[in-house]
Amino acid sequence: MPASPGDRPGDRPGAPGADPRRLWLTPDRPRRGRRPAFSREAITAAAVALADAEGLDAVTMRAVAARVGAGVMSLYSYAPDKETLLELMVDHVSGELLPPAPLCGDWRADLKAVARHQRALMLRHPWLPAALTARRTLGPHTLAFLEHALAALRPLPLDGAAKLEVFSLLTGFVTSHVGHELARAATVDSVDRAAAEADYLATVAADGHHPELARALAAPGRPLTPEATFTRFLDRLVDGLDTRPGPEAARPGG
Amino acid sequence: MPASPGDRPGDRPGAPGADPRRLWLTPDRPRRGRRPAFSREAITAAAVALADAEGLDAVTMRAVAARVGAGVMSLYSYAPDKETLLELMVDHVSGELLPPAPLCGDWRADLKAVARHQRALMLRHPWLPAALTARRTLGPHTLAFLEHALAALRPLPLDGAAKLEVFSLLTGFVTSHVGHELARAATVDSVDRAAAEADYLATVAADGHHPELARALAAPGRPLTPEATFTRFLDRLVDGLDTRPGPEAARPGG
DNA sequence: CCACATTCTCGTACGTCGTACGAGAATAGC
DNA sequence: GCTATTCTCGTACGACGTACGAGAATGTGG
Repeated sequence: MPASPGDRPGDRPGAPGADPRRLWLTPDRPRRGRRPAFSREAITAAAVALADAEGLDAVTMRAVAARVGAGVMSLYSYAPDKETLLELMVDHVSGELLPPAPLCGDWRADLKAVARHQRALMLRHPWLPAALTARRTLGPHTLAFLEHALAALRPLPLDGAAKLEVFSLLTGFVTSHVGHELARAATVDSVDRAAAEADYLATVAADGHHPELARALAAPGRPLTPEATFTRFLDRLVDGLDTRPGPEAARPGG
Repeated sequence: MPASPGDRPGDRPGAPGADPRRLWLTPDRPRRGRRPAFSREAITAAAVALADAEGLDAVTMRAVAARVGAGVMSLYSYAPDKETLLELMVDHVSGELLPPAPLCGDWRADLKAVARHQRALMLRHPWLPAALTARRTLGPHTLAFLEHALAALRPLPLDGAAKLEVFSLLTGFVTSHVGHELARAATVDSVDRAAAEADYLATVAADGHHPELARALAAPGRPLTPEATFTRFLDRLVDGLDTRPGPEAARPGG
Protein backbone atom coordinates (compact mmCIF):
# COMPACT_ATOMS: atom_id res chain seq x y z
CA MET A 1 0.00 0.00 0.00
CA PRO A 2 1.94 3.04 -1.28
CA ALA A 3 0.61 5.60 1.20
CA SER A 4 -1.03 7.88 -1.32
CA PRO A 5 -0.16 11.51 -0.69
CA GLY A 6 -3.38 13.49 -0.29
CA ASP A 7 -6.82 12.03 -0.56
CA ARG A 8 -9.37 12.25 -3.24
CA PRO A 9 -12.92 13.35 -2.55
CA GLY A 10 -14.03 9.83 -3.08
CA ASP A 11 -11.57 7.31 -1.79
CA ARG A 12 -14.18 4.62 -1.58
CA PRO A 13 -12.73 2.57 1.29
CA GLY A 14 -12.33 3.99 4.78
CA ALA A 15 -14.47 4.13 7.89
CA PRO A 16 -17.60 6.32 7.72
CA GLY A 17 -16.28 9.50 9.23
CA ALA A 18 -13.23 8.10 10.89
CA ASP A 19 -10.81 10.87 10.16
CA PRO A 20 -11.95 14.48 9.85
CA ARG A 21 -8.94 15.43 7.79
CA ARG A 22 -9.86 12.84 5.20
CA LEU A 23 -13.05 14.77 4.73
CA TRP A 24 -12.06 18.40 5.11
CA LEU A 25 -8.44 18.58 4.04
CA THR A 26 -8.76 17.46 0.44
CA PRO A 27 -6.84 19.54 -2.09
CA ASP A 28 -8.48 17.43 -4.80
CA ARG A 29 -5.15 16.48 -6.30
CA PRO A 30 -5.87 13.69 -8.72
CA ARG A 31 -5.09 14.67 -12.26
CA ARG A 32 -5.36 11.33 -13.81
CA GLY A 33 -8.18 9.03 -14.76
CA ARG A 34 -11.64 9.98 -15.87
CA ARG A 35 -12.71 13.58 -15.30
CA PRO A 36 -15.39 13.94 -12.61
CA ALA A 37 -18.81 14.76 -14.01
CA PHE A 38 -20.13 16.39 -10.84
CA SER A 39 -18.66 18.00 -7.77
CA ARG A 40 -18.95 17.62 -4.05
CA GLU A 41 -20.15 21.20 -3.93
CA ALA A 42 -22.96 20.61 -6.43
CA ILE A 43 -24.08 17.43 -4.74
CA THR A 44 -24.10 19.09 -1.34
CA ALA A 45 -26.06 22.04 -2.69
CA ALA A 46 -28.60 19.68 -4.22
CA ALA A 47 -29.00 17.85 -0.94
CA VAL A 48 -29.48 21.14 0.89
CA ALA A 49 -32.07 22.32 -1.60
CA LEU A 50 -33.90 19.05 -1.20
CA ALA A 51 -33.88 19.28 2.58
CA ASP A 52 -35.04 22.89 2.45
CA ALA A 53 -37.92 21.97 0.17
CA GLU A 54 -39.06 18.63 1.50
CA GLY A 55 -37.40 18.07 4.84
CA LEU A 56 -34.51 15.97 6.03
CA ASP A 57 -36.29 12.68 5.48
CA ALA A 58 -36.56 13.46 1.79
CA VAL A 59 -32.78 13.50 1.57
CA THR A 60 -32.16 10.00 0.29
CA MET A 61 -29.22 9.04 -1.85
CA ARG A 62 -31.61 8.28 -4.69
CA ALA A 63 -33.39 11.62 -4.45
CA VAL A 64 -30.14 13.59 -4.30
CA ALA A 65 -28.75 11.68 -7.25
CA ALA A 66 -31.89 12.37 -9.25
CA ARG A 67 -31.63 16.07 -8.46
CA VAL A 68 -28.06 16.39 -9.70
CA GLY A 69 -28.69 14.08 -12.65
CA ALA A 70 -26.30 11.41 -11.51
CA GLY A 71 -26.59 7.73 -10.93
CA VAL A 72 -27.14 6.85 -7.32
CA MET A 73 -23.82 5.15 -6.85
CA SER A 74 -21.93 8.05 -8.35
CA LEU A 75 -22.53 9.99 -5.17
CA TYR A 76 -20.22 7.61 -3.39
CA SER A 77 -17.32 8.98 -5.37
CA TYR A 78 -17.79 12.30 -3.62
CA ALA A 79 -18.79 11.22 -0.12
CA PRO A 80 -18.08 7.86 1.43
CA ASP A 81 -21.55 7.56 2.92
CA LYS A 82 -24.73 9.41 3.73
CA GLU A 83 -23.55 10.49 7.15
CA THR A 84 -20.70 12.34 5.48
CA LEU A 85 -23.09 13.97 3.07
CA LEU A 86 -25.07 15.27 6.02
CA GLU A 87 -21.92 16.73 7.52
CA LEU A 88 -21.18 18.42 4.25
CA MET A 89 -24.69 19.86 4.27
CA VAL A 90 -24.25 21.28 7.74
CA ASP A 91 -20.99 22.94 6.87
CA HIS A 92 -22.41 24.15 3.57
CA VAL A 93 -25.21 26.14 5.13
CA SER A 94 -22.92 27.31 7.91
CA GLY A 95 -21.19 29.27 5.19
CA GLU A 96 -24.19 31.60 5.29
CA LEU A 97 -22.95 32.79 8.67
CA LEU A 98 -19.83 34.16 7.04
CA PRO A 99 -18.35 36.65 7.05
CA PRO A 100 -19.72 37.43 10.51
CA ALA A 101 -20.79 40.94 11.47
CA PRO A 102 -18.01 42.87 13.18
CA LEU A 103 -17.86 42.68 16.95
CA CYS A 104 -18.89 45.62 19.06
CA GLY A 105 -16.73 44.69 22.03
CA ASP A 106 -19.56 44.16 24.47
CA TRP A 107 -19.28 40.41 24.82
CA ARG A 108 -22.88 39.94 25.93
CA ALA A 109 -24.22 41.80 22.94
CA ASP A 110 -21.84 40.00 20.64
CA LEU A 111 -22.78 36.62 22.04
CA LYS A 112 -26.46 37.40 21.58
CA ALA A 113 -25.79 38.37 18.01
CA VAL A 114 -24.07 35.04 17.47
CA ALA A 115 -27.13 33.23 18.78
CA ARG A 116 -29.48 35.31 16.66
CA HIS A 117 -27.53 34.50 13.54
CA GLN A 118 -27.63 30.84 14.41
CA ARG A 119 -31.36 30.98 14.89
CA ALA A 120 -31.90 32.83 11.63
CA LEU A 121 -29.91 30.16 9.84
CA MET A 122 -32.01 27.42 11.40
CA LEU A 123 -35.23 29.12 10.41
CA ARG A 124 -33.92 29.31 6.86
CA HIS A 125 -33.03 25.62 6.97
CA PRO A 126 -35.55 23.98 9.28
CA TRP A 127 -33.83 20.61 9.08
CA LEU A 128 -30.73 22.05 10.69
CA PRO A 129 -31.61 21.53 14.37
CA ALA A 130 -32.31 17.86 13.74
CA ALA A 131 -29.12 17.51 11.73
CA LEU A 132 -27.08 19.23 14.43
CA THR A 133 -28.28 17.20 17.37
CA ALA A 134 -27.23 14.01 15.67
CA ARG A 135 -23.65 14.99 14.88
CA ARG A 136 -20.83 17.41 15.53
CA THR A 137 -19.37 18.98 12.42
CA LEU A 138 -15.92 20.55 12.25
CA GLY A 139 -15.84 21.84 8.70
CA PRO A 140 -14.16 25.03 7.53
CA HIS A 141 -17.30 27.15 7.79
CA THR A 142 -18.32 25.83 11.18
CA LEU A 143 -14.83 26.39 12.48
CA ALA A 144 -14.67 29.89 11.05
CA PHE A 145 -17.83 30.76 12.89
CA LEU A 146 -16.50 29.18 16.06
CA GLU A 147 -13.44 31.40 15.64
CA HIS A 148 -15.76 34.38 15.51
CA ALA A 149 -17.63 33.30 18.62
CA LEU A 150 -14.38 32.83 20.50
CA ALA A 151 -13.33 36.31 19.45
CA ALA A 152 -16.57 37.61 20.92
CA LEU A 153 -15.63 35.99 24.22
CA ARG A 154 -12.19 37.55 24.20
CA PRO A 155 -12.95 40.09 26.97
CA LEU A 156 -13.93 37.30 29.34
CA PRO A 157 -11.48 36.09 31.99
CA LEU A 158 -12.11 32.44 31.11
CA ASP A 159 -9.58 29.92 29.92
CA GLY A 160 -9.87 28.39 26.46
CA ALA A 161 -11.72 25.29 27.53
CA ALA A 162 -14.32 27.31 29.38
CA LYS A 163 -14.91 29.50 26.35
CA LEU A 164 -15.47 26.45 24.23
CA GLU A 165 -17.93 25.29 26.85
CA VAL A 166 -19.80 28.55 26.73
CA PHE A 167 -20.09 28.30 22.97
CA SER A 168 -21.29 24.74 23.24
CA LEU A 169 -23.84 25.76 25.85
CA LEU A 170 -25.11 28.55 23.66
CA THR A 171 -25.29 26.44 20.53
CA GLY A 172 -27.03 23.65 22.37
CA PHE A 173 -29.58 26.09 23.66
CA VAL A 174 -30.27 27.62 20.27
CA THR A 175 -30.54 24.23 18.61
CA SER A 176 -32.89 22.90 21.21
CA HIS A 177 -35.02 26.01 21.34
CA VAL A 178 -35.40 26.49 17.62
CA GLY A 179 -36.04 22.80 17.20
CA HIS A 180 -39.01 23.06 19.52
CA GLU A 181 -40.04 26.33 17.95
CA LEU A 182 -40.20 24.71 14.54
CA ALA A 183 -41.97 21.65 15.87
CA ARG A 184 -44.64 23.86 17.34
CA ALA A 185 -44.99 25.78 14.10
CA ALA A 186 -45.34 22.52 12.21
CA THR A 187 -48.06 21.31 14.56
CA VAL A 188 -50.02 24.47 14.13
CA ASP A 189 -50.33 23.48 10.51
CA SER A 190 -52.62 20.66 11.54
CA VAL A 191 -54.89 22.43 13.95
CA ASP A 192 -56.55 19.29 15.31
CA ARG A 193 -53.21 18.00 16.53
CA ALA A 194 -52.51 21.11 18.56
CA ALA A 195 -56.08 21.24 19.82
CA ALA A 196 -55.99 17.58 20.81
CA GLU A 197 -52.80 18.16 22.73
CA ALA A 198 -54.21 21.19 24.53
CA ASP A 199 -57.33 19.19 25.36
CA TYR A 200 -55.24 16.37 26.69
CA LEU A 201 -53.15 18.67 28.85
CA ALA A 202 -56.29 20.29 30.17
CA THR A 203 -57.64 16.86 31.05
CA VAL A 204 -54.48 15.98 32.91
CA ALA A 205 -54.41 19.32 34.67
CA ALA A 206 -57.99 18.84 35.77
CA ASP A 207 -57.38 15.49 37.46
CA GLY A 208 -56.26 17.18 40.65
CA HIS A 209 -52.86 15.53 40.75
CA HIS A 210 -51.13 18.28 38.79
CA PRO A 211 -51.92 21.52 40.57
CA GLU A 212 -48.79 23.33 39.39
CA LEU A 213 -49.44 22.33 35.81
CA ALA A 214 -53.02 23.51 36.13
CA ARG A 215 -51.80 26.83 37.45
CA ALA A 216 -49.25 27.17 34.66
CA LEU A 217 -51.81 26.45 31.98
CA ALA A 218 -54.33 28.83 33.50
CA ALA A 219 -51.87 31.70 33.24
CA PRO A 220 -53.12 34.92 31.69
CA GLY A 221 -51.04 33.89 28.72
CA ARG A 222 -50.24 37.11 26.94
CA PRO A 223 -48.92 35.49 23.77
CA LEU A 224 -45.43 36.38 22.71
CA THR A 225 -44.05 36.20 19.22
CA PRO A 226 -41.47 33.44 18.76
CA GLU A 227 -38.87 36.18 18.37
CA ALA A 228 -39.79 37.72 21.70
CA THR A 229 -39.75 34.35 23.41
CA PHE A 230 -36.35 33.55 21.99
CA THR A 231 -35.02 36.92 23.04
CA ARG A 232 -36.32 36.44 26.55
CA PHE A 233 -34.65 33.03 26.80
CA LEU A 234 -31.46 34.37 25.38
CA ASP A 235 -31.40 37.28 27.77
CA ARG A 236 -32.02 34.96 30.68
CA LEU A 237 -29.14 32.82 29.58
CA VAL A 238 -26.54 35.36 28.51
CA ASP A 239 -27.19 38.14 30.98
CA GLY A 240 -26.83 35.67 33.78
CA LEU A 241 -23.80 33.78 32.54
CA ASP A 242 -21.44 33.26 35.39
CA THR A 243 -18.15 34.50 34.05
CA ARG A 244 -15.89 33.74 36.94
CA PRO A 245 -13.03 31.45 35.98
CA GLY A 246 -14.72 28.59 37.79
CA PRO A 247 -13.97 26.46 40.82
CA GLU A 248 -10.78 24.54 41.36
CA ALA A 249 -10.44 21.44 39.23
CA ALA A 250 -12.15 18.45 40.75
CA ARG A 251 -10.12 15.33 41.16
CA PRO A 252 -11.22 12.52 38.87
CA GLY A 253 -13.35 10.11 40.81
CA GLY A 254 -13.99 12.64 43.52
CA MET B 1 -69.00 3.51 13.02
CA PRO B 2 -70.49 3.10 16.51
CA ALA B 3 -68.18 5.51 18.34
CA SER B 4 -66.52 2.96 20.59
CA PRO B 5 -66.38 4.18 24.20
CA GLY B 6 -62.78 4.16 25.37
CA ASP B 7 -59.88 2.97 23.35
CA ARG B 8 -57.98 -0.26 23.47
CA PRO B 9 -54.19 -0.37 23.62
CA GLY B 10 -54.18 -1.52 20.08
CA ASP B 11 -56.83 0.14 18.03
CA ARG B 12 -55.03 -0.52 14.79
CA PRO B 13 -56.35 2.41 12.76
CA GLY B 14 -55.55 6.02 13.67
CA ALA B 15 -52.85 8.49 12.74
CA PRO B 16 -49.35 7.79 14.13
CA GLY B 17 -49.41 9.90 17.24
CA ALA B 18 -52.26 12.13 16.29
CA ASP B 19 -54.02 12.27 19.61
CA PRO B 20 -52.09 12.05 22.88
CA ARG B 21 -55.14 10.88 24.76
CA ARG B 22 -55.48 7.90 22.48
CA LEU B 23 -52.09 6.87 23.70
CA TRP B 24 -52.01 7.83 27.35
CA LEU B 25 -55.61 7.69 28.50
CA THR B 26 -56.34 4.02 27.95
CA PRO B 27 -58.11 2.27 30.78
CA ASP B 28 -57.68 -0.98 28.84
CA ARG B 29 -61.37 -1.73 28.95
CA PRO B 30 -61.92 -4.54 26.52
CA ARG B 31 -63.15 -7.66 28.16
CA ARG B 32 -64.13 -9.50 25.10
CA GLY B 33 -62.30 -11.33 22.38
CA ARG B 34 -59.04 -13.15 22.65
CA ARG B 35 -56.93 -12.51 25.76
CA PRO B 36 -53.77 -10.51 25.04
CA ALA B 37 -50.63 -12.62 25.25
CA PHE B 38 -48.31 -9.71 26.02
CA SER B 39 -48.63 -6.24 27.45
CA ARG B 40 -47.68 -2.75 26.45
CA GLU B 41 -45.58 -2.59 29.59
CA ALA B 42 -43.62 -5.74 28.78
CA ILE B 43 -43.03 -4.67 25.21
CA THR B 44 -41.86 -1.24 26.30
CA ALA B 45 -39.54 -2.74 28.88
CA ALA B 46 -38.07 -5.06 26.27
CA ALA B 47 -37.47 -2.15 23.93
CA VAL B 48 -35.79 -0.19 26.71
CA ALA B 49 -33.58 -3.13 27.64
CA LEU B 50 -32.61 -3.48 24.02
CA ALA B 51 -31.76 0.20 23.69
CA ASP B 52 -29.76 0.12 26.92
CA ALA B 53 -27.77 -2.86 25.74
CA GLU B 54 -27.25 -2.17 22.07
CA GLY B 55 -28.26 1.41 21.38
CA LEU B 56 -31.26 3.07 19.85
CA ASP B 57 -30.54 1.80 16.36
CA ALA B 58 -30.89 -1.74 17.60
CA VAL B 59 -34.50 -1.05 18.52
CA THR B 60 -36.25 -2.45 15.48
CA MET B 61 -39.71 -3.90 15.54
CA ARG B 62 -38.24 -7.30 14.68
CA ALA B 63 -35.67 -7.17 17.46
CA VAL B 64 -38.19 -6.06 20.07
CA ALA B 65 -40.61 -8.76 18.99
CA ALA B 66 -37.91 -11.40 19.23
CA ARG B 67 -37.03 -10.23 22.73
CA VAL B 68 -40.57 -10.54 24.04
CA GLY B 69 -41.20 -13.74 22.12
CA ALA B 70 -43.89 -12.31 19.92
CA GLY B 71 -44.44 -12.18 16.21
CA VAL B 72 -43.38 -8.90 14.71
CA MET B 73 -46.85 -7.80 13.77
CA SER B 74 -48.21 -8.53 17.21
CA LEU B 75 -46.47 -5.41 18.46
CA TYR B 76 -48.89 -3.36 16.44
CA SER B 77 -51.69 -4.45 18.72
CA TYR B 78 -50.01 -2.54 21.53
CA ALA B 79 -48.62 0.49 19.76
CA PRO B 80 -49.82 1.84 16.44
CA ASP B 81 -46.31 2.42 15.14
CA LYS B 82 -42.65 2.60 16.08
CA GLU B 83 -42.76 6.30 16.85
CA THR B 84 -45.33 5.56 19.53
CA LEU B 85 -43.17 2.79 20.92
CA LEU B 86 -40.35 5.30 21.28
CA GLU B 87 -42.63 7.64 23.17
CA LEU B 88 -43.59 4.81 25.46
CA MET B 89 -39.92 4.10 26.05
CA VAL B 90 -39.23 7.70 27.00
CA ASP B 91 -42.08 7.79 29.45
CA HIS B 92 -41.13 4.38 30.81
CA VAL B 93 -37.65 5.41 31.86
CA SER B 94 -38.93 8.75 33.07
CA GLY B 95 -40.65 6.73 35.76
CA GLU B 96 -37.22 6.30 37.34
CA LEU B 97 -37.36 9.99 38.23
CA LEU B 98 -40.32 9.28 40.49
CA PRO B 99 -41.07 9.89 43.22
CA PRO B 100 -38.85 12.96 43.15
CA ALA B 101 -36.78 13.96 46.15
CA PRO B 102 -38.56 16.48 48.37
CA LEU B 103 -37.95 20.14 47.65
CA CYS B 104 -35.79 22.20 49.94
CA GLY B 105 -37.41 25.50 49.07
CA ASP B 106 -34.35 27.12 47.57
CA TRP B 107 -35.47 27.18 43.97
CA ARG B 108 -31.97 27.33 42.56
CA ALA B 109 -30.87 24.29 44.50
CA ASP B 110 -34.06 22.47 43.64
CA LEU B 111 -33.71 23.27 39.97
CA LYS B 112 -30.14 22.02 39.96
CA ALA B 113 -31.29 18.82 41.60
CA VAL B 114 -33.87 18.41 38.84
CA ALA B 115 -31.15 18.76 36.23
CA ARG B 116 -28.86 16.35 38.03
CA HIS B 117 -31.57 13.72 38.13
CA GLN B 118 -32.22 14.20 34.45
CA ARG B 119 -28.55 13.77 33.71
CA ALA B 120 -28.28 10.65 35.85
CA LEU B 121 -31.21 9.17 33.98
CA MET B 122 -29.59 9.91 30.64
CA LEU B 123 -26.32 8.33 31.73
CA ARG B 124 -28.26 5.22 32.72
CA HIS B 125 -30.01 5.22 29.33
CA PRO B 126 -27.55 6.68 26.86
CA TRP B 127 -30.08 6.59 24.03
CA LEU B 128 -32.29 9.04 25.86
CA PRO B 129 -30.79 12.33 24.62
CA ALA B 130 -31.19 11.22 21.02
CA ALA B 131 -34.73 10.02 21.68
CA LEU B 132 -35.64 13.27 23.40
CA THR B 133 -34.37 15.63 20.74
CA ALA B 134 -36.54 13.97 18.14
CA ARG B 135 -39.85 14.15 20.00
CA ARG B 136 -41.75 15.69 22.87
CA THR B 137 -43.41 13.19 25.16
CA LEU B 138 -46.30 14.00 27.46
CA GLY B 139 -46.81 10.72 29.26
CA PRO B 140 -47.85 10.29 32.88
CA HIS B 141 -44.31 9.99 34.19
CA THR B 142 -42.95 12.88 32.18
CA LEU B 143 -45.82 15.04 33.30
CA ALA B 144 -45.40 14.02 36.92
CA PHE B 145 -41.80 15.12 36.78
CA LEU B 146 -42.79 18.35 35.08
CA GLU B 147 -45.19 18.89 37.94
CA HIS B 148 -42.29 18.47 40.33
CA ALA B 149 -40.13 20.93 38.41
CA LEU B 150 -42.92 23.49 38.40
CA ALA B 151 -43.28 23.06 42.13
CA ALA B 152 -39.57 23.80 42.46
CA LEU B 153 -40.15 27.05 40.60
CA ARG B 154 -43.02 28.04 42.87
CA PRO B 155 -41.08 30.77 44.73
CA LEU B 156 -40.34 32.56 41.46
CA PRO B 157 -42.38 35.59 40.44
CA LEU B 158 -42.88 34.24 36.91
CA ASP B 159 -46.14 33.48 35.22
CA GLY B 160 -46.98 29.93 34.20
CA ALA B 161 -45.80 30.23 30.64
CA ALA B 162 -42.44 31.57 31.74
CA LYS B 163 -41.99 28.70 34.18
CA LEU B 164 -42.67 26.22 31.42
CA GLU B 165 -40.07 28.05 29.38
CA VAL B 166 -37.51 27.78 32.13
CA PHE B 167 -38.12 24.06 32.39
CA SER B 168 -37.81 23.70 28.66
CA LEU B 169 -34.59 25.69 28.69
CA LEU B 170 -33.17 23.53 31.42
CA THR B 171 -34.20 20.25 29.81
CA GLY B 172 -32.85 21.37 26.48
CA PHE B 173 -29.54 22.21 28.07
CA VAL B 174 -29.27 18.91 29.91
CA THR B 175 -30.21 16.93 26.83
CA SER B 176 -27.75 18.74 24.64
CA HIS B 177 -24.94 18.64 27.15
CA VAL B 178 -25.27 14.99 28.09
CA GLY B 179 -25.67 14.10 24.44
CA HIS B 180 -22.29 15.63 23.72
CA GLU B 181 -20.85 14.16 26.87
CA LEU B 182 -21.86 10.68 25.78
CA ALA B 183 -20.65 11.25 22.25
CA ARG B 184 -17.25 12.21 23.57
CA ALA B 185 -17.17 9.18 25.86
CA ALA B 186 -18.05 6.96 22.91
CA THR B 187 -15.26 8.44 20.83
CA VAL B 188 -12.74 7.81 23.55
CA ASP B 189 -13.52 4.15 23.09
CA SER B 190 -11.82 4.26 19.74
CA VAL B 191 -8.70 6.18 20.57
CA ASP B 192 -7.59 6.79 16.99
CA ARG B 193 -10.80 8.65 16.27
CA ALA B 194 -10.23 11.09 19.12
CA ALA B 195 -6.55 11.45 18.28
CA ALA B 196 -7.33 12.07 14.64
CA GLU B 197 -9.78 14.78 15.59
CA ALA B 198 -7.34 16.44 17.94
CA ASP B 199 -4.70 16.27 15.22
CA TYR B 200 -7.06 17.82 12.73
CA LEU B 201 -8.00 20.64 15.08
CA ALA B 202 -4.34 21.28 15.78
CA THR B 203 -3.72 21.47 12.06
CA VAL B 204 -6.51 23.96 11.61
CA ALA B 205 -5.38 26.00 14.58
CA ALA B 206 -1.86 26.12 13.19
CA ASP B 207 -2.89 27.56 9.84
CA GLY B 208 -2.83 31.09 11.21
CA HIS B 209 -6.41 31.86 10.34
CA HIS B 210 -7.81 30.68 13.65
CA PRO B 211 -5.89 32.50 16.36
CA GLU B 212 -8.65 32.32 18.94
CA LEU B 213 -9.09 28.61 18.38
CA ALA B 214 -5.34 28.15 18.70
CA ARG B 215 -5.39 30.04 21.98
CA ALA B 216 -8.32 28.01 23.27
CA LEU B 217 -6.69 24.70 22.43
CA ALA B 218 -3.39 25.79 23.94
CA ALA B 219 -5.06 26.42 27.29
CA PRO B 220 -3.40 24.96 30.39
CA GLY B 221 -6.26 22.50 30.28
CA ARG B 222 -6.62 21.30 33.83
CA PRO B 223 -8.95 18.45 33.01
CA LEU B 224 -12.28 18.37 34.77
CA THR B 225 -14.39 15.32 35.36
CA PRO B 226 -17.58 15.25 33.32
CA GLU B 227 -19.46 15.78 36.57
CA ALA B 228 -17.49 18.90 37.36
CA THR B 229 -17.97 20.26 33.87
CA PHE B 230 -21.68 19.64 34.04
CA THR B 231 -21.90 21.29 37.42
CA ARG B 232 -20.02 24.32 36.16
CA PHE B 233 -22.37 24.66 33.21
CA LEU B 234 -25.38 24.18 35.38
CA ASP B 235 -24.20 26.79 37.87
CA ARG B 236 -23.54 29.23 35.06
CA LEU B 237 -27.03 28.67 33.78
CA VAL B 238 -29.10 28.50 36.93
CA ASP B 239 -27.26 31.00 39.11
CA GLY B 240 -27.61 33.55 36.39
CA LEU B 241 -31.21 32.92 35.42
CA ASP B 242 -32.95 36.20 35.01
CA THR B 243 -36.05 35.81 37.10
CA ARG B 244 -37.74 39.07 36.40
CA PRO B 245 -41.22 38.64 35.00
CA GLY B 246 -39.97 39.70 31.59
CA PRO B 247 -40.61 42.59 29.24
CA GLU B 248 -43.98 43.69 28.05
CA ALA B 249 -45.60 41.39 25.54
CA ALA B 250 -44.58 42.14 22.01
CA ARG B 251 -47.30 42.53 19.49
CA PRO B 252 -47.41 39.68 16.96
CA GLY B 253 -45.78 40.84 13.77
CA GLY B 254 -43.98 43.64 15.56
C1' DC C 1 -74.37 -25.66 23.77
C1' DC C 2 -73.91 -23.13 19.98
C1' DA C 3 -73.37 -19.46 16.73
C1' DC C 4 -71.36 -15.02 16.34
C1' DA C 5 -69.06 -10.76 16.98
C1' DT C 6 -64.90 -9.33 18.84
C1' DT C 7 -60.07 -9.24 19.69
C1' DC C 8 -55.60 -10.78 19.33
C1' DT C 9 -51.57 -13.40 16.69
C1' DC C 10 -48.49 -13.41 13.14
C1' DG C 11 -46.82 -15.33 8.22
C1' DT C 12 -46.36 -13.18 4.02
C1' DA C 13 -45.40 -9.48 1.14
C1' DC C 14 -44.41 -4.75 -0.56
C1' DG C 15 -41.96 -0.64 -1.08
C1' DT C 16 -38.01 1.91 0.59
C1' DC C 17 -33.66 2.56 2.34
C1' DG C 18 -28.19 2.54 2.38
C1' DT C 19 -24.70 0.65 -0.04
C1' DA C 20 -21.37 -3.57 -1.84
C1' DC C 21 -19.95 -5.21 -6.17
C1' DG C 22 -17.97 -4.98 -10.42
C1' DA C 23 -18.31 -4.21 -15.45
C1' DG C 24 -17.65 -0.55 -18.53
C1' DA C 25 -16.25 4.27 -20.08
C1' DA C 26 -13.09 8.07 -19.94
C1' DT C 27 -8.53 10.08 -19.20
C1' DA C 28 -3.21 10.77 -18.50
C1' DG C 29 1.46 9.25 -18.92
C1' DC C 30 4.47 6.05 -21.18
C1' DG D 1 -1.78 2.66 -28.56
C1' DC D 2 -1.15 0.41 -24.05
C1' DT D 3 -1.95 0.56 -19.41
C1' DA D 4 -2.92 2.29 -14.95
C1' DT D 5 -6.00 5.14 -12.94
C1' DT D 6 -10.32 7.24 -11.95
C1' DC D 7 -15.01 7.94 -12.39
C1' DT D 8 -20.07 6.21 -13.67
C1' DC D 9 -23.81 3.60 -12.47
C1' DG D 10 -26.99 -0.89 -13.24
C1' DT D 11 -27.89 -4.57 -10.43
C1' DA D 12 -28.50 -6.75 -6.24
C1' DC D 13 -28.72 -7.65 -1.20
C1' DG D 14 -30.18 -7.38 3.33
C1' DA D 15 -32.59 -4.52 6.55
C1' DC D 16 -36.24 -1.67 7.70
C1' DG D 17 -41.43 -0.19 8.85
C1' DT D 18 -45.73 -1.86 8.20
C1' DA D 19 -50.35 -3.19 5.20
C1' DC D 20 -53.09 -7.18 4.62
C1' DG D 21 -55.81 -10.78 5.97
C1' DA D 22 -56.36 -15.65 7.38
C1' DG D 23 -56.67 -18.13 11.53
C1' DA D 24 -57.08 -18.84 16.63
C1' DA D 25 -58.99 -17.59 21.02
C1' DT D 26 -62.45 -15.49 23.82
C1' DG D 27 -66.84 -13.34 25.55
C1' DT D 28 -72.05 -12.87 25.02
C1' DG D 29 -76.95 -13.83 23.62
C1' DG D 30 -79.77 -17.32 22.08
